[in-house]
Parts: sequence; structure tokens; C-alpha cells
Amino acid sequence: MPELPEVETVRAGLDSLISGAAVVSVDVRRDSCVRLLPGGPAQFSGLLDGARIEAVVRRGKFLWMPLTHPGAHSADAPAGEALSAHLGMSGQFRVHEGADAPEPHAHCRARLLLDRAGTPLTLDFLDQRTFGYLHVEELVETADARAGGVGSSLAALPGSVAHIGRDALDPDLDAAASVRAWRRGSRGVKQVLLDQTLVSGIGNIYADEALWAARVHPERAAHALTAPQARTLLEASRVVMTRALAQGGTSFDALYVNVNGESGYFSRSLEAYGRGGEPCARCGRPLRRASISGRATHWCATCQRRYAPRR
DNA sequence: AGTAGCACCTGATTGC
DNA sequence: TGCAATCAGGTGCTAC
Repeated sequence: MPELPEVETVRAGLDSLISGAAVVSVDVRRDSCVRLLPGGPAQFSGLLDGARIEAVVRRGKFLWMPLTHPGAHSADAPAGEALSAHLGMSGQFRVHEGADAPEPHAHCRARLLLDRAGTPLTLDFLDQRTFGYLHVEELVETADARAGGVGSSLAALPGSVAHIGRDALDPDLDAAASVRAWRRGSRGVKQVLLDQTLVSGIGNIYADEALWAARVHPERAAHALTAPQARTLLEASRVVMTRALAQGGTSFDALYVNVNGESGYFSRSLEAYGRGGEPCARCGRPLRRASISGRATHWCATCQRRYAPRR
């Protein structure tokens, strides 16, 4: 469920609250949330105990927190280690300051007790549908990060993120190369926008919003996009996700909230997603809704033409 | 190599 | 009322 603006809202909230905190104890309440570790919850706890969270960083929808281990040598992992996380369709982080944390929610999959300069913190990972995960893994240098140069904060990525492209709001994204990659291949434009290995961060909501704003039909073949159309599409995705971020993200219900349990307001600003049958804000014709490769898709058949008009 | 299809889950809502 | 079908913001693996 969460896409780039929602994940960034979570990242910023976590960063301000838990950066610099040390892990005091770990309670995994559903083993599958650490399924990427062969050793399960015991290994997860062992890797985190005593570690210090240096920061909370993000690429696209992937989050990670570089760790340091006070008093330990770092010869094993030259680039360091990180607690990484993906929210899947329904993941949330919730932070409580002080010693009086409430009972864990029914969807709480793991609870970490932290200490930040003497202040106790409780970090809960909630996930109704359990597609999300927590993981501890080594950071690896990537060719992309080295080539990026300027993006020194992303010099190293967790192994599970190494195949993900820079996200649409990354200042180091190579727009020309991204547009070229988008225009290759036989898939429809919507599928290409959702391909996280090309440009990351765009999910089902913002794909529909960007396509509507750029007046591109979701089923237009990617190779039939002109270069200017593809550029417009990239710019539209940036604009819509930047506006959403400024409003705390998109939320329809309590399934997506920030680290304090609050909802964002961008659902009021959506032009296409969830508006099947309602009039298009540009032309007044009813918006279409259909399933495209298994994802609900919304568009205006008048403003967004599947085939380029004949001259 | 690139792409389609499905699997992975829980819970709310809709329809018979 | 009860129960089955459908749907939900994502990703990764497998098989063509």
C-alpha cells in the first residue's frame, strides 16, 4: 500500500525519533516477518542486540537503518550492516516515547525496545497482510552508487535493494537514461512505471495519477511513447509524489498512517485513482476503471488516448 | 533476455 | 444469517 511519499513520511518520522538509539531488546511476535534470515528470530535478535541505529534512509519503497556495534571490529563487513525493512502492502512503524507503551496491536509483528540517550523508546512493526519484512544484512558497494558520485549518502545499499533503480525523487536519478529504459520493450506503460528496477518509488496509485496528468493511456505500448511524452510522464510522477509528500501521503483508512498513527490527506487530491465512474476533472467524461495485469487501473478514455491520433 | 503469471497473507466488504 | 467470492497501496520467483 505505501508508495514513495508514504514511505518517505515514515522514514522522516523514524529518522527524527530513533536515530542514535541503541537496541535494548527484540520481541518477534510472528516469525515470518524475519523470514529472510535463515536463523529466524533468534538470529535477528542476536544481530540487533546492542547495535546503534545511525540513521534511517530510503530508496524508492525500501527502507534501511545503518548500524554500528560499539566496541566491535568491522572487518567482517567493510561497508557495514543495516536493519532493512519493506512495508509491503500494509506495513507500518509506530514509535512510542517513554516507558508506558501500550499493549502491542493485534497486527504487531515485532516490537523493539530502544534507548536514546537514556530515553526509552518502543518501535513496533505492524503488518496486517504480512507481505512486509524486517531483515539484517550487509551493505554492499554498488556500481551505480559509485558512478553517482554526488549521492554519497547512498554509497552502499543493502543486498536486497541492490537491484532497485534510483527513485523518481532522487536528485542523482539519470532522467535521460531512465526515459530510454522506460521506452524499451513491449509492455504497457503502466507496467513499466511499476517496474522498480528502472525508476523506483511509483506504485499503483501514483502510476494512475502520473498517467492521467501526462495524458497517457495506461495500455499504450512503452515503445510507442515519444521521448517528450516519457519525459512528461517522469516529471508528472515527480510532481504528484512531491505534492502528496507535502500532505503526509495518501491514506484511505487506518491501514496507512505515519509513525505517530496519523493519516495523510492526499486522497482528497487524487484525480484518477479510486474515481472510476466519476467525471474527469479536465473533460467531464466518466473515468474508466479496469484491471490491467492484475492491478486496478483508472483513466480517462477521452484525455488519455491508447493510440497516437492520426495526422 | 524480457515478460506474464502466480504465490505469498489477512481482513473488510459485497453478493447470493 | 451465513458463507463464498472478491478486493486491497507490493514484490519475487518460475516458466515460457
